[in-house]
Amino acid sequence: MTELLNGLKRTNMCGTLRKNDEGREVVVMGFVQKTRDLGNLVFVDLRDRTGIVQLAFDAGVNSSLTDKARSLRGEFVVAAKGEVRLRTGKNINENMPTGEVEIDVADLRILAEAEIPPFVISEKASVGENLALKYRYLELRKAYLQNNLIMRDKITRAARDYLSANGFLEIETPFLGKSTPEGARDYLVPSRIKHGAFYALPQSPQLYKQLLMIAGFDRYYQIARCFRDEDLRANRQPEFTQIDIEMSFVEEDEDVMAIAEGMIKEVFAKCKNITFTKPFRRMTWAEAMNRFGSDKPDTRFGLELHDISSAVKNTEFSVFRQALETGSVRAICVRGGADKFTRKEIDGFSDFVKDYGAKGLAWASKKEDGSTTSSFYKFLTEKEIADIEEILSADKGDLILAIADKKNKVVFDSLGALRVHIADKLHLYDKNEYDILWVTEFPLLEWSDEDNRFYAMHHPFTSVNVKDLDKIDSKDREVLASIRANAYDLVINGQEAGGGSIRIHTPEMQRKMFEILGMSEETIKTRFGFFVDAFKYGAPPHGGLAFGLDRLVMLITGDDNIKDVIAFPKVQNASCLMTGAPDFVEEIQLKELGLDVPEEDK
RNA sequence: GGCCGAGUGGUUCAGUCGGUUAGAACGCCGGCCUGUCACGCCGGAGGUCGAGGGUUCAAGUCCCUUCUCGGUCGCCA
Repeated sequence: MTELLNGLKRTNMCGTLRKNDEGREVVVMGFVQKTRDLGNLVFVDLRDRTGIVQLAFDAGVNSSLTDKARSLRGEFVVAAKGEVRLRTGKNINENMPTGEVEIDVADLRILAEAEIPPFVISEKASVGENLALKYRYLELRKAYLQNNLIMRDKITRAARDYLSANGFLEIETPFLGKSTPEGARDYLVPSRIKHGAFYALPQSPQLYKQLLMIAGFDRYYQIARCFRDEDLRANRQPEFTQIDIEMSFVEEDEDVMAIAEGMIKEVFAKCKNITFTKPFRRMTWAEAMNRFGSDKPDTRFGLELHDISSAVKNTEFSVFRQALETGSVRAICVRGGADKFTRKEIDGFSDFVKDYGAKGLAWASKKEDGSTTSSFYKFLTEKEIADIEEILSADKGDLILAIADKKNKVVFDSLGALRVHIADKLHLYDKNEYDILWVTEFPLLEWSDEDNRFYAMHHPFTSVNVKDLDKIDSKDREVLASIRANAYDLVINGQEAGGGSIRIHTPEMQRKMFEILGMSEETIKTRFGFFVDAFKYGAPPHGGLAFGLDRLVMLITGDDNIKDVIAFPKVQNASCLMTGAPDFVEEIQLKELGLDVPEEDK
């Protein structure tokens, strides 16, 4: 039987009571975590989002109240009024923050009863992800998720405070927008008024924020929900949140990076109590690729890539020779790695890199005893081997892993991923350490063999680095591919935390960019006409960036799954196990939208 | 779309070479207990082994198909 609050007000949160609250009359409310019935004594652990406090009942003092406490089951919602009492001696529980006190309950009200939950709601009991997501509201009762969402709130507030203090205005932009099918697949929303037409949910507020600059809003930010209809990953959801920033009257990367860097430092200071005194390091994209095989290098450990092409440039070994025609041979040297991995594990690395398009993995294991086993030394001359080992500074005990491919992209992708994989296995870095750097001078364009055209590497509104302005009129594919952009990413522990650019702000340059991307006059007009037009009426030089809020929260909480930092996440097939979304709709809804009713429903 | 992994009481898992009535812990139900706090003790209920098909005297176990979920590659301007 449930009771009403009838004016009873909560005075304290469960997890906050301490011994200096002794003697206070308090009212706490929450969920029953556990009851311990000792006969005449009954203890109840009461939980709210701040933690757990023990309620105490004594049949010798009040037997009917103790009987009521005995009737409580897990997850009942109750209010308890009583006096905070000190625990003494062995009754103190040193494992919990409230362990020095308990509440001597005088009044207990059952506000809601609860069925037995489908799984035990406790940090100590594990539950499969399916079930936890189906009953997400129960899983969310657990402290780890509550703490993550509390941290998320703290992070967004720190960001808001910082940006607000620096003159940024938070402005909302539409969810229902126009599809611009460059980049990720759009989520589409059919129009009821204009049958056959669709809104697109924004992949990012990019166009709107630039238009806000043209409108004169100077400094804008938004905690913006973004939608991308692409497959999920452990760190990727179809809807996610960006801290989206744009500012006017800036021409240099520095201006935007300074604000962004300040914000990140503030977030880490307020939320993690970590102070970064030095400016974040800078590394060009080219350097990142060459040294780490990645545009988001994890620089907490070495295992750097080395180009060993020069050592084998005249080799008889056909695998290397063919690769060198258009690509390269690169290697990493795992110090002391020769005896850390079995032959089977090395074969495993070979399979690992195949996922990234590599044909195979060449390896050489230089044992401590001076002997060497290798998959490819037998094809090389002594001079070639010596040159390779010199480039790598390889010594006894080291393991050399090399990739050769006609496409440098394959070499970088596979070797870059392999170095991270090996660092994980060998625990080469401290998980509690944060290594932050800017990667700058990204290429402007990326050639697609498949579509036989250039795509914008960042997005088509990114400006050209002054150093390469003269190349923009070139017709040569190689020259165009070498153009650097005013684009930058902030990389934290090998994860892209955010990225942005200085934008194009003249209509001429924007038009030029669209042309390079192979868009016809007609395409430009229908897709981006409104945008190009806007630039005719005076666009301040501007730039900005966006941080992935979910990833930022993950980095700060230390979680490696994005679902742990989002209240109601979706699963791999982009569905919601709790609500069943996406789901079929009523025929009448489809008809109103002018959409065909599926055959099986007719 | 490709590859890898998982699916067994409510939950988390074990289940050997194919062979007795499919086990354990937690949870749940009943009883006892005045200082527990992952309370303890006694007793009890609870299973279409994801689904379908096949091989076999016999299948949780082997084979095929399929569904669901996770991870990953592709994809993510």
